[in-house]
Amino acid sequence: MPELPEVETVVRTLAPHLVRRRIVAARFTSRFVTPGDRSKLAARLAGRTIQKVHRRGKFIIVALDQGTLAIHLGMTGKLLMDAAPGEHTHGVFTLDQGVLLYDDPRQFGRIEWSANQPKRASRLGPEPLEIALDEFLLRLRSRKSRVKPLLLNQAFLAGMGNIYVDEALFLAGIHPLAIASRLSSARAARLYQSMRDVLTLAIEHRGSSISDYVDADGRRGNFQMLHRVYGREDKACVNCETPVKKIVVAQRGTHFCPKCQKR
DNA sequence: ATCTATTCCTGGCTGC
DNA sequence: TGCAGCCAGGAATAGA
Repeated sequence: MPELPEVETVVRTLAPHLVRRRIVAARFTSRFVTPGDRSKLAARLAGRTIQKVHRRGKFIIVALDQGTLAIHLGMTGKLLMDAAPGEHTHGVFTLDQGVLLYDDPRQFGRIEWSANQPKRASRLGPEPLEIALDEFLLRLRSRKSRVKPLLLNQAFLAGMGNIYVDEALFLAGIHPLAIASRLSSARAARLYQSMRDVLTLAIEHRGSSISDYVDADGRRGNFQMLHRVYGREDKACVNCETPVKKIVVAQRGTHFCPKCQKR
């Protein structure tokens, strides 16, 4: 499941293949193109040149000489350079050098074209690796929401997903059901640092390959080996050996140590 | 503002 | 071994 570190890894591996390339032809199947006119988008892309590829939250932003593509990988979306098409290939970009495929078994991913700013990406909150501590504290203080759903809210912060929220809360010693506005400044600052640490380390390890995530060159990430709570239900806490607990918060599986993480 | 439930989708797992 | 049923979840959406 691609979150900020995985999307960042995809962008880093993708950009060298795409920048300054010309799209000779594009072809889409399935409903992952929004709004739904696939052939119109294909016609729009033919002949365009890719100028820049970057990440915003969990979106891959592809700047063209005319217009912008915002690609969201959803749960199982993959962008693959020079790979063989399979039964879950829903997009094919033929370039002047190489072919880019969009693969997505569960079809939760989306691709959106816009003339100027991508609409969905413009609703995002600040980047967790860019926001200043003061501003983070200020934003946190104004919210009465529980901290886990808040961190998952892309309008609050862009890029955090289920894995990294659980991991950051564990590192900070904060219970996922803690109320954001009631966290002390010290604990909120610890959350800020934990979040940045876990994201930075995960990017260094090229993300987490839980199910079938791979980067644009087909390489898996390694960070799943370093998860402390995510996917470790009933296993011993790495700090205190209390069994890691799994509950449901905001319809998401939520992993935490009941002893190390306080409300 | 904040919460919950629902929808989309398929591979992989569980249990009989 | 086979198969039904459930679960995983990012984000939009609706309704409380």
